[in-house]
Amino acid sequence: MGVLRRLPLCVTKKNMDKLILNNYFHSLFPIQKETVENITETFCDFAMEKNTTLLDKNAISTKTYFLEKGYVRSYILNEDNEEITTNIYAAPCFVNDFLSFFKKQPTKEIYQTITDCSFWETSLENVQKNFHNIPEFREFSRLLFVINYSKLNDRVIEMASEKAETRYINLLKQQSHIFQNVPLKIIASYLGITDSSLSRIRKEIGKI
Amino acid sequence: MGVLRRLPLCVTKKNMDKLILNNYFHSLFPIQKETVENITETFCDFAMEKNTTLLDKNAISTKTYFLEKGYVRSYILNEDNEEITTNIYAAPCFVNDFLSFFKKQPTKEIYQTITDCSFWETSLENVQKNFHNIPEFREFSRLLFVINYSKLNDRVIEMASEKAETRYINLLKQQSHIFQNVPLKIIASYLGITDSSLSRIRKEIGKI
DNA sequence: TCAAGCACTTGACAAATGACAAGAAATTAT
DNA sequence: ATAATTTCTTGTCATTTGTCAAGTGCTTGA
Repeated sequence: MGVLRRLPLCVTKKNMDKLILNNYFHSLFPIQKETVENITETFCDFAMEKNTTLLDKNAISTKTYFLEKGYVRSYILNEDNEEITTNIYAAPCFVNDFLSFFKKQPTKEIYQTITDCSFWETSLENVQKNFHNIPEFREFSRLLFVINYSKLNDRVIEMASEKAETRYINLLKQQSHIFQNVPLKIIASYLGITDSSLSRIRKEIGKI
Repeated sequence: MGVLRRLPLCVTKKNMDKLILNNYFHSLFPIQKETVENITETFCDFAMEKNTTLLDKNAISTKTYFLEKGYVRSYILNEDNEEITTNIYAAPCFVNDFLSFFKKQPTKEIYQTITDCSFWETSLENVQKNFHNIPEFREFSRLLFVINYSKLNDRVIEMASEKAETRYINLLKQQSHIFQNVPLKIIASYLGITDSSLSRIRKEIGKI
């Protein structure tokens, strides 16, 4: 808390470059500019090329990632060694394996970039410091959980109640940009079907 | 913060009766007895008969519920007016529509008791007070989110990668008590299949 | 105790989706 | 630019699951 505050060595972009990151906070929750800057002060940025592993299976996630630009997915390998995409992340959003990060457990999923990506990251130590010291950050964190839980819940409902064609149409309506940036085979497994089935569905409906 | 603290009128059980509720906190997280008692002091208890609606569709959830005894489910009505069970809750656990409770939005799902149930409830006001004043409660809350998110994520993975028969076998292995307490038609829609299909699967496998 | 309703099973057939293989189209590397 | 690789499409056929309808048996309430 002294007058001299050492900036983390990894800060390679100036504060102004945190525009997208900081705006993400403002977009979710009424929060003061200074509070956000305080929260994101210790975030470090890095970039990754497409098809690169951000977090491997069985690793313990030590970072929370903010995806500033690009597309990321998480996937598992089933017993036949086929990749099943469990989630697709489109910037701007946080990418976080909650169980691994907060409970220090090995991840079940592999997190990989789909396109070239830029990220900001922060450590559990920083998250904890902010969580316990900044009431607005606590609210923001919980809101992130609520939103993510709710999205996942919607997906479970869809998987249990809609057929593949409807799920495809919904995704197309809600996130058509994914179809311009993510290979269809990845989208297919995200929808819970094979790429052949997706191809047939697209043929019947008339594609994009 | 005065010396006189008014006990909530709805406290109908003595503190000792909060054993199951309080133990739930201890089972998830190392936390002091006094801290838990402080947190649950404002919880009120009530009971409901089987097949009773706890939280109706489009309502705004003003309470967080702790299910002390019994089984609860959440379900939606699809476009054909069929009930799709989205979640089955087995005591002891918290039952909470996160989106509705924390963002004050109308629920998409209906929450209904499957068996006779007993609950503890608390208000958003109390949750907020504890969340911002008791660090251990913040950690507990976040842990609840992490656990719930992770369970839901496992279910999405299962729905996308396993066929109905495997999903049935997994549920039987992990929560066989559900089959003794929840009608098969509810379990079927929870597994994302019809009751006819579940019946056939059970016939092939050899039932319980 | 009896009737009514509900849960569960089963059969016949239909629809949706998967498995596999081959080929076309697009992308990437050299 | 060309070759290699990957992605996407399509055909055939098998499997899974759904739909509908009928029938059995269990609960529940008057």
